[in-house]
Amino acid sequence: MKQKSTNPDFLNGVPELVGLELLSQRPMYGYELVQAIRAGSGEVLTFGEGCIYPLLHKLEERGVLASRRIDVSGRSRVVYRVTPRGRKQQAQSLDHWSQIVTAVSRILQGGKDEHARIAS
Amino acid sequence: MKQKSTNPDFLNGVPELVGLELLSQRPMYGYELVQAIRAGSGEVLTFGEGCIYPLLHKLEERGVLASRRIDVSGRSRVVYRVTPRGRKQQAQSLDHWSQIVTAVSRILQGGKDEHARIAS
DNA sequence: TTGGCATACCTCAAACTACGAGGTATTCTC
DNA sequence: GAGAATACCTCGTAGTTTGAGGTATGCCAA
Repeated sequence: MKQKSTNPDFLNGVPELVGLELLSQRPMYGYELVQAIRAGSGEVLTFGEGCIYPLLHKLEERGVLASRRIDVSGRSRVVYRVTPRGRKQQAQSLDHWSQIVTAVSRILQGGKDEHARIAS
Repeated sequence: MKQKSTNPDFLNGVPELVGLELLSQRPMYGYELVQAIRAGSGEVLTFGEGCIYPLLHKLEERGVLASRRIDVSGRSRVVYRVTPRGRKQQAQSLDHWSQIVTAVSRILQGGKDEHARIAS
């Protein structure tokens, strides 16, 4: 009926937000981050590698992330960490996110207890 | 530095969500809805007419909305109301939205009180 | 009466993003 | 030895908001 394989609702920018958060908690490599998002969100946020890898590259170009290549048992991993500039960006993203969530909530709850809202 | 004029973060699908909510509270016409979203969100959500009008047309095509043309003082208005099918869709969208918000919150707060979360 | 602003509808190209499928290569497990 | 998991990557497609553009009417002040 309605199949929207791309640009799903409400997910725009979310990979960057949660990615920065998780990487600021602990440096990770791409493949690890993909699963960390999946697990950390209770299987709700399931961004594929085709979304995460380009994102990591873009954030590194911007100086938000920095990478370091390491070898573990003959396997190459690219570990990303958040830079000082990334911290600022993260704080801004977080603020932006909560602003939107607050604004949407305000509208969604505008229908209920209209009197209480006006009275207060 | 970073100019993203289109596809801003976190807003994907939000016009449909808040639009359905406001229209289910009270039928409105396009121009009215644009300002209702702006006002109802405290000037945070400011979707232009170039976003809302195509959205209304799309939702009407899907049978989510129904329109009625009225004339007020020589001015033509297209008033939209939510159909029964629209109610279902709205409930789903709402559920989807809260699911995402919950999942993101879980990750964002995953850094704090890690012990409490595991202990519970 | 003329100009400007708000109303009220509409369309369109541009920019961006997540999806999904594809590719390569190594290690681990049965 | 076959397959799954690991670990990196790229690319076309589809969908969405933006911002600017267009048309037309009504209202108000200079």
